[in-house]
Amino acid sequence: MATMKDVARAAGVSIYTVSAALSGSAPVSPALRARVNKAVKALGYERNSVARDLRQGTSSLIGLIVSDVTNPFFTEFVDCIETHARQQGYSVLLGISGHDVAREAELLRLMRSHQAAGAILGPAGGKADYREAEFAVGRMKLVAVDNAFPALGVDAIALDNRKAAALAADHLLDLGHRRIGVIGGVPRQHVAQERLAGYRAALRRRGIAAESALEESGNFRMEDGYAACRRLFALPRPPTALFVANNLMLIGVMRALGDLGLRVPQDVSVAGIDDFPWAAAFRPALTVVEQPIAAMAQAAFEALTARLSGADGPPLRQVFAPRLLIRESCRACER
Amino acid sequence: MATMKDVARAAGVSIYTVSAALSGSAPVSPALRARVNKAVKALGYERNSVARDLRQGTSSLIGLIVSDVTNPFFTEFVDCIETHARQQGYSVLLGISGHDVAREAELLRLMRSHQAAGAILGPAGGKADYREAEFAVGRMKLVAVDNAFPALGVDAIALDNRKAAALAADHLLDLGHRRIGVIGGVPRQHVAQERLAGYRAALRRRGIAAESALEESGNFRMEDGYAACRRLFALPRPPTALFVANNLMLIGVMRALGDLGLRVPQDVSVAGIDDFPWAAAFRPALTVVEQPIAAMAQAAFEALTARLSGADGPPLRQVFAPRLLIRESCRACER
DNA sequence: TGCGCGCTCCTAAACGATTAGCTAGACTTT
DNA sequence: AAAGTCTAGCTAATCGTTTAGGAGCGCGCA
Repeated sequence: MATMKDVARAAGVSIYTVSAALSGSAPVSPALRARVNKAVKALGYERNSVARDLRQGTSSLIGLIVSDVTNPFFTEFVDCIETHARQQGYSVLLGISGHDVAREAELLRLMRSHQAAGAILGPAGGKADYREAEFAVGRMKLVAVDNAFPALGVDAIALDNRKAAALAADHLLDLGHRRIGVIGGVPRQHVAQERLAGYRAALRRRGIAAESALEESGNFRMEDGYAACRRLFALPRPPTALFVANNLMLIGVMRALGDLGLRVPQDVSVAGIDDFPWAAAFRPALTVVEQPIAAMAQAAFEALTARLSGADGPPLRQVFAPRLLIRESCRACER
Repeated sequence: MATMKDVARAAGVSIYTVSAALSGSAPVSPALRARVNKAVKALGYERNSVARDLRQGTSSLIGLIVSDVTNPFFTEFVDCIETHARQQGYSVLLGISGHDVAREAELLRLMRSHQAAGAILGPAGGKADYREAEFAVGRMKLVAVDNAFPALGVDAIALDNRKAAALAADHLLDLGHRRIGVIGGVPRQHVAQERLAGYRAALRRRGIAAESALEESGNFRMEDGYAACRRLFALPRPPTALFVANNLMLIGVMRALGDLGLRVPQDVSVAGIDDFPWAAAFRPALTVVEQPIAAMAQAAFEALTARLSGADGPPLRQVFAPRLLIRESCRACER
C-alpha cells in the first residue's frame, strides 16, 4: 500500500533514488541506499508491478494456455513451465481452452491485454482454424507445443507423432495382431492427424488394409475413450488389439474393457501414447509411448525467452523423439 | 499496440468518449459509438489492462497457489477455479509452492505486487509457520483451501479430515484388521495432522493401542508413499492393511506392493484419501475417501468474490463431508 | 583560476487508461 | 424570452513507476 513516494519521503530522498536503489539501475551511495532500505522495511513497501509494467510497456507475465490441465501430459507440462518461469522471474498466467478455438483466442486476447511478454500454448485447433487468425498478432511472442505445426507461423515444439504412433502399432503388429482398433484424437488437430497417419502407415508397411470400422476417434478425454471402446467391441468382428492416441482415452478404454469383462492382455492387447505417473502402477502395467515432457517444456521455455531477448528469424521447429515403454498390456495374438 | 489515443484520433473524438463507449461508463450517442467501434476494428485496438489496473488500483487477476499441481486433487481444483474465474472475467495467476513455505510467501508477494484482487491457496505450512506471517497483509483478499485452519485468519474451505481418515480406518477395522499401517502426510501441515488424528481416534474407539512403528509419514508425493511402504514391510511384523493419507502416496504404495510381490487385497488391504479419475480403473479398483472437489472449488471462489465485493466480517470456515467409496482394494483380514 | 570530467542525485515527463469537473447545446418550464 | 435542467462530450489530473536531461559538487590538470 505504501508507494515509492512514501518511501522517498521517509528516507528523505527523491523517488528517483528509491527506484535506483531498489532496481540497481543507477549507482546510489551506501548512505542513501541504507536509508532507503530502512524506510522500505519500516513501511513494508512492495513495488507495484502494474505501474512498472505500464511504464516499461511490457510485463513479467507469461501466458500458458493448455487445452486440458487434467491431462497428465499438460499437468506435468504446466508444472515444468511454472518452475522455469519462476526461476527466471516470470509469473504464469494460466488459461484452459478446453479444446475450444474461440476460448483460446479469447485467452490470447486477455493475455495480450495484460501485456504478457509471451505465451506458450498447446493450440486447440488445426490448420483450418487459423486462417483468418489474430493468432500471432501483436508484440506478444508465441511458442506452440504438442499440437504444433508450421502453418501456425510460430516456434513449435512437438513430438514426432507419426513415429510415436508407429512405435505402438508396430509393437502390436510384431505380436501378431492384425485387427488393431485405433482410437484417435480430436480430428481437427494436427497432432491427432499425425498419430492416425502413423498408425495407418505402420499397417500399410505390413500390407494390411486399413479398415474404417476399426478407426474411432474422440476428444482426448476419458469418456471419449470409454465410448469409442464400447463401439469397437460392439462390432461383429471386434479388434484383438487397441492403439489409443492419448493417456486420458487410454484410461477410459481400460474402464470400458473392465466393464465388458475383457481381460488385458489375455483377451485384448492395449498400447497407447503418453506415459503418466500411474501407468506403471496399473495392473496390468500399461505399455505406452513416452514423450520427453520435461525436455519439451524446457525447450518451449527457452524458445520463448530467446524470442523475448530479441532473437528473430523464421519460426523454429523442434521435434522430439518418442520412446516405447513395453510393460504388460500387450501379448501375442492368439486368434 | 494501438492506444485509445489512436482510436480517438481516428474516430475524431476525445479519449474520454472512446473510454466511455467501450466501457459503458457513460452514455455515448449512437453516431459516435459507431465511429469509435469502427476505429477500434480498423486499428485492431485492444484495451491495455495494465494502464486500467494502475488507474483503478486493482486488477482482474486472481492468484492461485497450490503445493503441487501434479496431485490430482489440485489438478482438478485448478481446473475448476480457472473455469469460474474466466466466467467471472478474472484471469488466473498460477503459483506452485512445492510444499515450501518460503516459496509460497514469495508467490504471495509477487501476486500482491501484480495487484491481484485476491488469491486462493492451499497453504504449505502449519500453525507454527505463520507466526510472524506477512500472510494476510495488504489489500489482497485470501481464501485458504485444503490445508486450511482458523489460525490463518482467512476464509477457509476444508474437508472434515478427521472424519475422512476415520471413514477409511473404520472400514479396515470393520474388515477385521488390527495392524493397520498409516502413511501420513507432511507432518507440519494441519491437514496431515488431522488425518493422523482421525486414524488414531478410530483405533482408540476400538480399544486398539497406537503403535508408533506403524505410523509413517511422507510429503504427499509418490516416492514418499513408495519409500514409506517399503519401510512398513521391512518391519518384523508388517501390517495387514494400509491407510494412506493421499492419492499420490497411494500410487507409490501400490507400486511398492507390486515390487514386493504382495497382492492387493489378498495379501494386504489398502485404503486411501482422495479419489482420482484413475482410481476406479485400477486393478484392483481402489477403495478411497472422496472429497467433493468441485463443490469446494466453487465455495472457495465464491468466498473470494464475496470478499471482493466488499463483504467483511470474521473469517468464515466451511467444512465439507467426505464420502467412502468402497471398491476392491480391501478384504477381510485372514490373520 | 578555469575547465572538463565523473559522481550522485533531482526534477519532470512519460506510459495508457479512468474520471472529476466543466461546457455547450437542446429541451422544458414559466 | 429568460432561467433551469439534462445530456453528451471535452479537458486535464491522476494512478506509481522508470528514465531522459540536468544540476551541483569534488577532483585533477593545465
